[in-house]
Amino acid sequence: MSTKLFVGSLPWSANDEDLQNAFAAHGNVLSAKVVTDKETRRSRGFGFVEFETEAEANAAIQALNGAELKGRNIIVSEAKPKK
DNA sequence: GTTGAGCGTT
Repeated sequence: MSTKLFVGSLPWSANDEDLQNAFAAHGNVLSAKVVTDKETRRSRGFGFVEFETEAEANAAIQALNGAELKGRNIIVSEAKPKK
């Protein structure tokens, strides 16, 4: 279990605040970030969201996995540790 | 002015 969520299939127009705005409705978002390309500064189409608790994270997964964001159906699942 | 499975720049 983890409080970090992996969010995929994001629209190219999605930003950090778009993620936080969408996930904040289902839990306390500690941090939301869309991974952007370092060279082009454009979104890679996926991001990460961290919740206050695992319960909220799991609730957000079930609530937003497959949900529509900016016209795109997003994928939400538990993220793997960065380190 | 593009792309579409995956697991993060600083």
